Amino acid sequence: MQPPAATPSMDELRRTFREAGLSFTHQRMVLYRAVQEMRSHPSPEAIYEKVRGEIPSISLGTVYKNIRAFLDAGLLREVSPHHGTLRLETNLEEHHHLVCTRCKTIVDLEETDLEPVRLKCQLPGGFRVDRYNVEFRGLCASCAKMSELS
Amino acid sequence: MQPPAATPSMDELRRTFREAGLSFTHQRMVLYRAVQEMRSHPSPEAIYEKVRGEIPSISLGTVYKNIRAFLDAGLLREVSPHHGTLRLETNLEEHHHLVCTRCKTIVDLEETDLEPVRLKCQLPGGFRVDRYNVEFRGLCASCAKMSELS
DNA sequence: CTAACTGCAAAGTGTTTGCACTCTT
DNA sequence: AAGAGTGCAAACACTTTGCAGTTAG
Repeated sequence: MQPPAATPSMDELRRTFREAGLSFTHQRMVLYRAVQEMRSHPSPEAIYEKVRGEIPSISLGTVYKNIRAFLDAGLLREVSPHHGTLRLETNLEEHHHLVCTRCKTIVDLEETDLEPVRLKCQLPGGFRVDRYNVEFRGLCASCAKMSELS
Repeated sequence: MQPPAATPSMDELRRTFREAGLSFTHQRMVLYRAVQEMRSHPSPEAIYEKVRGEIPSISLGTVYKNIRAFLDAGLLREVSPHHGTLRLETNLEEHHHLVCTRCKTIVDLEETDLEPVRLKCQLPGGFRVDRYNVEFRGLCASCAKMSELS
C-alpha cells in the first residue's frame, strides 16, 4: 500500500542532506532512516524511543532539532497544520476547511460546495468511518500578498 | 456563507445545557455565546480574551474546563484530532488519511484511491490552494471492537 | 579553523488538576 | 443540603532555547 520505502543508501543520504544544507552526522542519519522506516506518522517521542535502540545516548533535544531541520528542508511534513493549539468548531454539520498554513486561519466550506468524495477502493479491514472532511491548504489572500513582497 | 449563527435565547441555552447534563452558570452561558459568535475556529486563548470583556474576573482554567465540558457533550468539536502532539509525514506525495479518533492511528490512502475532489464554487477571494487532503475519521478495527464491548 | 551539531538543562507554551469557596438545583 | 462549577495556583506534557563541548567540511 505504500511504496517499498527503499531505505536510502549512505551516499544518497549524504547528497540529500547536502542539498538541504544539512551536514551529515551520525545522529541525523540514524534519525532520518528511522523515520522513513516507520510508516506510522510517528510523534517525536516515538522516534526518540526507536532511535534510542541504536544510539542510546541520543537526547530528545537532538531529536526535536533534527525534526525541525527536516521540516524546514521539506524532507518531512507535519500531518496537521494545527498541532500546538486546540482550535474549536462551532459548525457541527458535515463541512470542509480552507486553511492558511501561514496565519492558521480556517474558513469553512459547506458540504454542498463540493462534489461528494468517492472512494475507489475498499477501506483497510474493518475501519469504520464516521465522517470525512476535506482540508485545502494554502495561503489566504493577505498572506499570499505578504509572501510576494519577499 | 455560514448559517446566521442565531444567538440562542437564554431559555434555549438553559435547555441545551440541561440536556447535556450541565448546570446553567453565568460563565458557561457567556462562554457558549462567545464561541458561537466567533465564526473563526477560535483557540482557548482567543475565547478567553473575548470573554474577559464581559466577565473580567473569569479565569483561563474555567475557560478550559468549559471547553472540555462542551466537547464531551458534543456541543463543540475540535478542528484537528492531532493537536497536542506533532505527527510526522514521510510520504510527500499528494495523499489522504484515515484517522482513528480513539487511538489516533493514521493510515495513508493514496491519491488514486479516491475520485478527484471537485469544487462546485469559487474559493473565497484570493485564497491560493497548494494542496488538499481528505481526512476520514472514525474507528479502526480494534478500537471499534473495544467500543462494542462497553 | 570555522560553522554546524550534540547533549544537557533550563525556560516556554498550552492544558489539566486539586482545593477551598460559591452557586445551581 | 448536595452536587456542580469557579478561581487560583501548582503540576504536567510537549517543544524550544542557550550553552559548553564535539564533530563535519
